[in-house]
Amino acid sequence: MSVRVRFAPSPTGDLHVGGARTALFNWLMARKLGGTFILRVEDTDGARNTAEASAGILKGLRWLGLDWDEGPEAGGDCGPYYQSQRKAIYDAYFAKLEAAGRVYTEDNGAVRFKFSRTAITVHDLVCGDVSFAPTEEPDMTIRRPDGSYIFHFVNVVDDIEMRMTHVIRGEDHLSNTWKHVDLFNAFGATPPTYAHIPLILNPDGSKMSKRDEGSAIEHSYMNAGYLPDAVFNYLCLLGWTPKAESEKLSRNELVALFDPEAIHSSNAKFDLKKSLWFNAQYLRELSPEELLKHARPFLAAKNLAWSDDAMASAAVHSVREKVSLLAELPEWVHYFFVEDYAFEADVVTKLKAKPENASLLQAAADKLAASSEWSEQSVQEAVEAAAKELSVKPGAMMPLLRFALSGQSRGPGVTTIAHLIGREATQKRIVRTLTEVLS
RNA sequence: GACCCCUUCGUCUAGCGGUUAGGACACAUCCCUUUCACGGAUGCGACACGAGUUCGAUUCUCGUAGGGGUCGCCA
Repeated sequence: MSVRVRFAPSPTGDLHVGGARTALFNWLMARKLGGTFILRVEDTDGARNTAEASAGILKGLRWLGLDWDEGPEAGGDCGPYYQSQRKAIYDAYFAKLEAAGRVYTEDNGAVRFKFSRTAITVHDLVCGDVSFAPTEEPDMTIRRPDGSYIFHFVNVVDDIEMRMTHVIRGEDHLSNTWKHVDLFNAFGATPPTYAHIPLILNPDGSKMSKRDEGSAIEHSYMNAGYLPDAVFNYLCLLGWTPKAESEKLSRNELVALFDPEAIHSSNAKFDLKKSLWFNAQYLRELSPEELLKHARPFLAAKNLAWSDDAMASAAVHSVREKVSLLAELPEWVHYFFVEDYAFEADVVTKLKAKPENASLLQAAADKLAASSEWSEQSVQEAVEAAAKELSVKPGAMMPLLRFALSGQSRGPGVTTIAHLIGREATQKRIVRTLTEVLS
């Protein structure tokens, strides 16, 4: 029997890291075993669910590259995949419980499922056998007075109907799993194999939820300038250690390495610094063209525009080792695209303190102007020649030039900047610096 | 309160009876260097506690403490 797993989010808010990782592990399981990954939207609570949240979750999953084989917009034999559209199926299952005498109605019309009140053991790939003594809890409500059904009931019915073989979900569900097993038994169905994965906690150990830093996929990752592959990779490491030399692994490697039984049973705290490190690693490996593609929306957000893609991609590529997030890119490259960039105030003060700086800069400009060609090499040579003539080190010249060409005291190599912006812009910028700043 | 899960450097973790307890992130120092970074090297740094089992416990058992979770007409 081929593996069927699912991610079953409730559309009450943004896709959350915890949910994303649950989806991720299910996806890995399906891809590793050639199984089917199903997306099922658990929107039975009409009061809390929103279409926006539902769309947002799909968007987040797509961004992470977690494509589903069955589900909304993908179709499949077991649809519809929105629980709000499956009432007829639930009614039929409900009738089975009724016929078996396993339900009873409250005064107000709500219906409860009669627990078997026997000892129940949950077989879990991660936690092992977890036994629960016969319960003393009140029977659980499975249908509201208005006829709509409750999570535990629809979750089990759909897992039966959709023929799930494995249920990989957060450990917060472990304590309720005996109730699900009780329902499977009542339906005469075999429960799936469970794997309850550890929770992702905040750095302070509290449960991570919406609002917490780093929790919402769209806000904290997509909009902040993470790369999907980096988030994918980092999330895998929270609660699972792939047996490999490096922690940095591609999707294919992760799929090949995935083993649900190797998932940890202890919770993990989210480490922002490490997630940034992963992103920086992935950023660095991008080709100039790929980097520009990812950077586009972030540059546009700062109103940076250009006509020459080759120059733009070279510009962002020149600072790829200096940033961890795409959103940091504009501040590092804006002067490649505009002429009216600002000069760092404290550097201005420092440079004006030495009157000879103006003549040093002028000397460099002269040599640059005299240069027959325009390459990083020729810029380097021109600066060296100017430095030699004035008996200073090139190292004294470069910071000045950098400042003139970018307004900043840090950035890519000066020769790289000069080469990319071109001879004309280089001269203009030096003149501007000389007249506006160092005069 | 009851029940369930968990406990190795600050964080993520390796370990599956005998190890100088390993790696990654972070941090510190040094090297490289026109800046900022990258990179390289080194360093700092942990088995929650208490009993048992054993020739020998980080590893097995029990207890304690601590953390997390669940007990909804939320999912």
